[in-house]
Amino acid sequence: MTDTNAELVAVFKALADANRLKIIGLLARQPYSVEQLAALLNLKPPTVSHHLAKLSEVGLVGAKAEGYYSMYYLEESALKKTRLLFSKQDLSAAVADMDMDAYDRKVVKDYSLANGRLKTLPAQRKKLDAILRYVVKSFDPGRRYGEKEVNDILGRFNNDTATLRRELVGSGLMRREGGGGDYWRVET
Amino acid sequence: MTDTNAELVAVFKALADANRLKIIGLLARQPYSVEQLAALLNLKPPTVSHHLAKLSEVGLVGAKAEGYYSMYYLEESALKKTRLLFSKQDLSAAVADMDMDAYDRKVVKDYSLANGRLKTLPAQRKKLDAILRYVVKSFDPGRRYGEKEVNDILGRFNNDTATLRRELVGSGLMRREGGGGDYWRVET
DNA sequence: AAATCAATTAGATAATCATCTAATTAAATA
DNA sequence: TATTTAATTAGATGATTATCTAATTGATTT
Repeated sequence: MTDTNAELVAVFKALADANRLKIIGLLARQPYSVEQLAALLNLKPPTVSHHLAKLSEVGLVGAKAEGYYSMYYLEESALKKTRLLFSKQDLSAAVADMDMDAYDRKVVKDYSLANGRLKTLPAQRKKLDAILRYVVKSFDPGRRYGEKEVNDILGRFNNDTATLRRELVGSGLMRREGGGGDYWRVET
Repeated sequence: MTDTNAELVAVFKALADANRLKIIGLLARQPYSVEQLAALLNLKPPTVSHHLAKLSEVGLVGAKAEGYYSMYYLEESALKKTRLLFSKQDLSAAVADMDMDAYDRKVVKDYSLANGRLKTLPAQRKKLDAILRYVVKSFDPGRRYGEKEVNDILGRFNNDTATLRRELVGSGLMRREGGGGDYWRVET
């Protein structure tokens, strides 16, 4: 999604070929011309040119004219840079701005009728949790609701208000005061 | 060409896709099921399965059954191992062996400096031969080289170009035309 | 300026691969 | 045991890409 990610993909794509890896290995020891690389790898010069172009695009190799030849060399700084990007932290950060609620939305959509009510309540824990996170949004944080009021709101989603109420409390999304007291939505 | 190389290619291929990198980024935060990842990435479950299989093949992710779901997680040790590959030494060692056999590789490694030059020339016949087989690869078969050109190429390996030149001819890996004529690499 | 030679570009082809739908498997609950 | 549900496999398709030959470019040497 982010630049970091796109940059990494480009570098990995450049490295994801046996012949290009061989080129890197060879250039790690000394510079070579296209012609020499072609001979060593048993490829035609245009093919090597193509590979070198890919490596060059991501900065992994450079070239320097030398007589008739242009000698390609390994750009070590690019290797170091890539290693820095390829860390758990950076990879994680690259997806931080991703839509983390997509799963919940999909579950709600799958269980919703056209009128906004829920067909049924999911049996699976994970899906029920997604539904509960959705339903609880109908309650204002910082306000108290009597039991009848709670049932009215939950009744808009499904007739089984008792289950919804119990699960909302059980999952910690709502709390209940004492025995027959009020309910409130827990701040997140 | 070697197994090492094939393994490296597989790892880089596994990482050379935007969605697979996103999966890694997500799993870096917490485990997810296939279904959840599919929702988050806006892909169908079979596609995510396919990506996870690729990542799993190279050991970057693992899975653990949990109720109906199988939760995938990041194998951090593999991530660290991959990260270390981004150095000149490692890529060179893992890849530059090309079609050398194990013995030659070991000798060359033992006598090579980090920059690819040779510390010294081995005194033992067998080891010197291994070095010569390695050095001669810098010459194109089917091309002729003047003495100066030969020295330039050999000079990249060691300052003692005279010995290298003499031994290359003596071992039959290269030939020389007449008295002061050109050199060429003998076809194998 | 003409000739030479390495490198690149253009264009074609065959292989690889990401993605989907449909069908199947595997695992867990009722 | 039957049912449910997530995951995987099978099969198809469109896009990407590695590789080749042929043509062109660009730069050096005569």
